[in-house]
Amino acid sequence: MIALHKILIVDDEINIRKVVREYAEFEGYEVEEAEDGMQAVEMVRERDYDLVILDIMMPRLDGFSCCKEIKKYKDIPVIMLSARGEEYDKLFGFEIGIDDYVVKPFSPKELMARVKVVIRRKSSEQKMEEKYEFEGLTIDVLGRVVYVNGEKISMTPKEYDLLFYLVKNRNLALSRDKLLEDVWGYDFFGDDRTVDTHIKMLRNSLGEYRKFIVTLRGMGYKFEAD
Amino acid sequence: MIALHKILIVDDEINIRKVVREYAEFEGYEVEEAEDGMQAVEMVRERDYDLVILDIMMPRLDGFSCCKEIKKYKDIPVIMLSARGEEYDKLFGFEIGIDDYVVKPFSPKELMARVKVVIRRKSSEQKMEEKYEFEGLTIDVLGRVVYVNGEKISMTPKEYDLLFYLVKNRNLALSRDKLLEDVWGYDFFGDDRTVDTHIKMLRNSLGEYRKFIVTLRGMGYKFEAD
DNA sequence: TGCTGTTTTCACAAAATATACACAAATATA
DNA sequence: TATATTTGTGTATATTTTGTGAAAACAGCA
Repeated sequence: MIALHKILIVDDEINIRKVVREYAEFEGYEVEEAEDGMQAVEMVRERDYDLVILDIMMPRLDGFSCCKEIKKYKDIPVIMLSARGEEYDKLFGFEIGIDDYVVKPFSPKELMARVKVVIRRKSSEQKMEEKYEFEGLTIDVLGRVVYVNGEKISMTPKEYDLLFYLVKNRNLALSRDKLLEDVWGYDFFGDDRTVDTHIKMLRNSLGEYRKFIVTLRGMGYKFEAD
Repeated sequence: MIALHKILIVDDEINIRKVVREYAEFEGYEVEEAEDGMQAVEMVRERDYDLVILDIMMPRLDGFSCCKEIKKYKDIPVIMLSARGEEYDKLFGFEIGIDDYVVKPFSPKELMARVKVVIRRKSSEQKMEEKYEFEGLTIDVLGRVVYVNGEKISMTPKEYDLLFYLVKNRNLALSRDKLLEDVWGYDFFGDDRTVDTHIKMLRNSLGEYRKFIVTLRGMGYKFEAD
């Protein structure tokens, strides 16, 4: 049972992508490519990656903005590639959550070493302290408990699974089909509206924090919070 | 009983030290500073710290050497700070016992998150508790005995193992599979529900303190106590 | 070997949860 | 405004999961 890690390499230079892909595949990673930030954002929306390698200087959407965009709704580690000479002033205002940096020209070996470390760190970190907080709503993933204003509330398994999924994909529009597929499983052949019923129950459980669950008419639902 | 953790921040740049101190103190840590590796080594010799944050590039004694020196006689976790361009394959290729590293420029928030994780990891590693107490329930690990309101109760070996495991992992959601794997062993190929039966027996043994064992529907069980 | 305490399986009752459905409410469309 | 579409919600029913007692399998041991 080997969990193959998926990496997305984003760079407008095809040669860089090629080299990274080569080495990463050699190391046993699954690799996909994007040519610019926009494309990367779209790809990340649709599929789960374990790591994104982002060039800073790119057409359409630069690396920083892309990173910020990605981090809005997915918690994926990001390694930045910067050309030597490119300067980043904000030493401490740097709140966009980059996990590591590599300066071009880089040795692929070094990049791979960092990839390995970052992925490992992320996965161990997630286990250590997976906790989500939105105002007075806390979700303790390890304990599988949800608190509303500090008070533990009870939830059915489906409610919890649904909430967790919504939160993991917060600020993303999620269709009923997508929810059914990912929360219920691909082998669920029931009614679309089952989702609605569970959303209803979840909202009741969340009390005042039902506000985070937004209905997207004609589409589905969304957990909306920063 | 709050054990204040002591942190030593070692960096030649005063601004870095200042920022780290600020955030760390805000988080409730006690902070001391050193300007270079030599000074750090001396301070660590004289006083016990719970964590050392080490810059790599420093005058007199660099971060690597300093870390090696520290680890010679104290088992203190170390987080490394490295500047963007610095090569640090060595850091991971060679085993000098670094617990984590953060790349400059870093967000103080991120650094604090790592500090927290590393300290907790270390302390949970070291502390092999020999006695657990939850209200009137006492588990004497060395004697392998359990007391309910001061009275020794008898338990089968499996019951004890299960209880011990639950307690060690208290407040964590534990699936039946996980329990089977860790308490019964990876080579157990029996029924899932065996767990349920043992939980039942354990609950009976614990009497009023069965309340600590919580059923997580659709998931498993959890020992819930602070 | 036969005894004894332990572990595991199993079956069924009890409880909790998931689903479908009907109708109300809200929103969009003509 | 009337009508169609979509979502919210209460309720009844179906399904799943867990608790539990008892029997069977197993293990250690005199």
